[in-house]
Amino acid sequence: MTTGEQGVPPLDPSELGAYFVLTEAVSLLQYQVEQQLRAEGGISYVQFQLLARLAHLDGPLTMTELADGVVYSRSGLTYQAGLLEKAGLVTRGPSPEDDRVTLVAVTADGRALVERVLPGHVQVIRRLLFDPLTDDDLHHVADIMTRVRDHMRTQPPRSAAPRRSRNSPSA
Amino acid sequence: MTTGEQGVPPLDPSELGAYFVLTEAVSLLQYQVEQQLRAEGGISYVQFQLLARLAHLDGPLTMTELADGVVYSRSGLTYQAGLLEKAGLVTRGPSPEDDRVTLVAVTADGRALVERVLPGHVQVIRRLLFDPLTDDDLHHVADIMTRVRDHMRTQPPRSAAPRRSRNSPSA
DNA sequence: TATTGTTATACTCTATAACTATA
DNA sequence: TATAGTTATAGAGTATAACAATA
Repeated sequence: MTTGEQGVPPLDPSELGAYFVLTEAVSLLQYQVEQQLRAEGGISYVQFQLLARLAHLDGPLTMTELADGVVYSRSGLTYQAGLLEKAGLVTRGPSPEDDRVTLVAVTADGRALVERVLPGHVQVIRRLLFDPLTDDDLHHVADIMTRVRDHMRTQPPRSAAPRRSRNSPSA
Repeated sequence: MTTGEQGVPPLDPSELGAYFVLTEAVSLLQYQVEQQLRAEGGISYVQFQLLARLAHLDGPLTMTELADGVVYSRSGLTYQAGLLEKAGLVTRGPSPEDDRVTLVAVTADGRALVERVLPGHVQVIRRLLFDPLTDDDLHHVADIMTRVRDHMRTQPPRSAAPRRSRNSPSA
């Protein structure tokens, strides 16, 4: 059967299988990680990422810097920062250098939370992801996914649809 | 409280790197896939999965069967099925064999939507995931992640909190 | 004018529990 | 009693656009 208007070759079974199992495995992992963070720290994965980043860098970050790598919209980060601030895990304050920016810093409580939650977090990852893998597997995965990641990061965003001109939108 | 305090060894840099790059890459991929499906079909990834599954199997499924593999709560599936039905992409009807179950079937429109969206879907996956990989890489990823997936599936759910570990966990 | 961040708002999705009805 | 599914509802998260303040 001819696929698509531009003759896009279909994925062969190997590719399909790799794609499905990759997303399925990561999805399962993410779910378990979310559960652990929620149970032991009462925070979401995103909140953990923000706290861990601030705790690791050991200096305040601007909202924009904090958003980098965490794909949020600005308003999304404002929302999350608001939650964390209300919980006493971060503080927000003005910058002496640029009156437009807000500096975000971890509090002692925030730091303590990260440290309390981290062992369980590591345990989940180790148990689910690394236990069934050899050192060789580990390096393969890291190498391969690094290439994929770098490739994606250099790709043009291209968020627009390549075709879609013919049919009316669904429903 | 110190919950995971069994002397959990920290992840070494190799492990941490592998974990981060794996989740980051998949996260980027999922985002792009969502964009494509939304732009070209007006549906979410979950909705696409449900439609694709029904279209592939070519026979109606019960709500419970349809939920399998898509980790939803029943109510979540009811919600999604309601959206798809309202959009004319699936139908829901009674089963002649068991009056408790609801049979879900794809409509012609639903099938057409899957076919319209699939080439772009494949294109995104190929461009982002497979382009930077060799055949060898592909098989490595599939093999490794299959082991991880199978390992996770056989792990006890362990959704409960690690506190109360002294007491009998059953109910 | 461009940038930083907030707010207002609307929407999507998910989870829980109560409920109906069948088996 | 157990199972299939729906509903009601509440909550988390996200996205967009309008906005104010500063560079």
